[in-house]
Amino acid sequence: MALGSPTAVVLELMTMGYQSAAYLGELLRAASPTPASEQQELAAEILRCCDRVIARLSAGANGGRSKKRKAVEPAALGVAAGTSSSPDPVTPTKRRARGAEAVREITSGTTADGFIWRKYGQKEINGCRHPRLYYRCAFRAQGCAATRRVQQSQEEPAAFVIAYYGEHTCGGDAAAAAWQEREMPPAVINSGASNTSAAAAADRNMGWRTPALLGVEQRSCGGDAPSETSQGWSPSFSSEVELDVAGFDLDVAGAEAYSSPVWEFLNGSFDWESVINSL
DNA sequence: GGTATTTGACCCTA
DNA sequence: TAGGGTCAAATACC
Repeated sequence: MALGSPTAVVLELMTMGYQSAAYLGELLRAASPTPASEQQELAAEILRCCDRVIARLSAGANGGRSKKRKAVEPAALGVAAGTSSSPDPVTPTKRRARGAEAVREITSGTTADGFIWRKYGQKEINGCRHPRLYYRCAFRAQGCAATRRVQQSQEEPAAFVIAYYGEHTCGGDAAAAAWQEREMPPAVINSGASNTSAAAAADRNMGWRTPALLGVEQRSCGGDAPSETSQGWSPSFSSEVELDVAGFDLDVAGAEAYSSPVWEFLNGSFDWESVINSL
């Protein structure tokens, strides 16, 4: 997909909306003791709608390009065909035997966070319907010890519970911070979760990136391909990263960013017609 | 042949 | 001892 194309922008915006809806659902769950309130149902419906659009746009965007093996995606991404009928809340972590001590956990509608991850393990967890996936930063060879654990939520199959361990030392955070220092519209920066600076800072720490930031980090990380073992430890864009189609020229100055398609969307001048035509 | 993913085995902690 | 986290050989895909 062409960078900055209208379809890319819509996909990005839908992803943002998806993440926001997932976050909203989590807030509602936390706020209401009722298992399935009307509000939660509404949030779930938003997730489903966004999911459909993202799937449709992604299919068109990839143009059939896929390096995934046939049986990988459903299992690896935890996107099981069946839907969860008996909510069996996943207790995030009973322990963390090895690895970094810092633990952050988020629930998101997408597993994309802008970093390049490499899957190194998958495990069936007792009492969990979906397998738990283990990823480490693709730049581990450069000393980046960040890892994450991804598990499809049993309460909301469209959402993923992502736990992060360790901090990225591969430069991704620095690039993201630099990007955020630019005076971008808050709606773009904060991924819809919150417009407060505190929340934005939390997002930075949580590794929950807006698609606009994804490219920054990937560019930052991807400049020097790592190679870890003779087995070949080069970075790959996991499928979720392949969905990252944020269409921005990240070298543009802040002022130029205001004329980006996203900004056009925000101020109502976005070219929807070309998107519709592309579908 | 190069690279990414799978998966069984092992390690380690509670 | 059970079970979660990681390793690494095997395998699949391009």
